[in-house]
Amino acid sequence: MDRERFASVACSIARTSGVVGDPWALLVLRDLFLGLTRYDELRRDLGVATNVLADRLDRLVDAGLVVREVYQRAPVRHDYHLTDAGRDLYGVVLALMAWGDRHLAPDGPPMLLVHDTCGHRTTPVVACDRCGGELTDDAVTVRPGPGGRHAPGTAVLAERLTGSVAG
Amino acid sequence: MDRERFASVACSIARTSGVVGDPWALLVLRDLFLGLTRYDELRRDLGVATNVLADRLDRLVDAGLVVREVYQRAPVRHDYHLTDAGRDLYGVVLALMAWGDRHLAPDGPPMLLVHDTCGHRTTPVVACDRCGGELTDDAVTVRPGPGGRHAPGTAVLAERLTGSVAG
DNA sequence: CTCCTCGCTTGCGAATTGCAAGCCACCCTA
DNA sequence: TAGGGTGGCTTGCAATTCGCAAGCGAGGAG
Repeated sequence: MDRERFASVACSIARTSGVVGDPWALLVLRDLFLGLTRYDELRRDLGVATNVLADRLDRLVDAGLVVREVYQRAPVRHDYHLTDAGRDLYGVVLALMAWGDRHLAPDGPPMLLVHDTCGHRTTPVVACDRCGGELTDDAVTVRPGPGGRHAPGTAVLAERLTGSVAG
Repeated sequence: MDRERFASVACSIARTSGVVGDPWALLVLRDLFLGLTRYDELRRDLGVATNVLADRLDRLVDAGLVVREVYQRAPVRHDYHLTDAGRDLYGVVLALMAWGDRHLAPDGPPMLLVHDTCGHRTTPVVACDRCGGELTDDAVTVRPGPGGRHAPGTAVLAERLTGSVAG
């Protein structure tokens, strides 16, 4: 899947997709959030091939989402923990879960969440940090930012709107 | 990657990962959110191989996230639009973007978002629908829900906590 | 001394990928 | 009528990646 190509695109969605745009990577993160830490726990819970698990853990470590720590000497054994950057993906994982609960869970949600802060069962929503309102497609406008020559899609869109091809 | 296996797991994260756990699928969705609709627009913007683009569009249509519509007869031409379920993934895409902006965008965010409802530049946060507070790893408790025999990871966790193996 | 566990690595055949070329239906120009 | 261009794919091929299964090295248990 040649992940490095996504890292060089001037779009945070593309860059992030290159890191977590893989079912096994996301499920490893899910299990780490649930508190699993060891290779064999992950393997048994996920039912994943061992070479694939080793590969995904390596990638997540390389990407700085996970650290490998010695939890035992003689023999040396490691376990895996989320870094701050990895923990910061919690919202992404929750958003995926919430969507799956709405669209792929005819028997109801497999997991329920309680927000300890307010004490209620919670459904995660992606909201505006300014007004707290839910962010929907038709209420958000995209503008080019400083970190890219242009936002993705804009070249094609501009061409279509003006009818001319930009050099 | 045998996507069907993820659909049968009793976990919304796994099921959703089976649908969108792929960089190209996520980038196709991004472009559809940005307003691109046609095959060739997508191909040029993404720089993706044509067989892969055709395959991802087929998958997204099969998954009910995208519809293929005739926009012209003689010759028959189709374009691609998000369904309600597809549009509902907006939050996931925003969450991915926000994370990438925080961790993979040293030159600043490539795209800026304006929330038309409140008129401000916005940074998407994943929040509790009850209290509006941001949902973080350490402030959320996971419980088994009705849609699964057990939540993922719990078998391994229970075994580790009790020191016994459940039949 | 042999078996067992943990955390991988290796080998293999099958599936998937990127790239490039081809193709088909139609339109436009002349 | 011929010739070229466009849009939307399909096909062929080499290379990568996958799932599965076996192996392996370091130590602990019996």
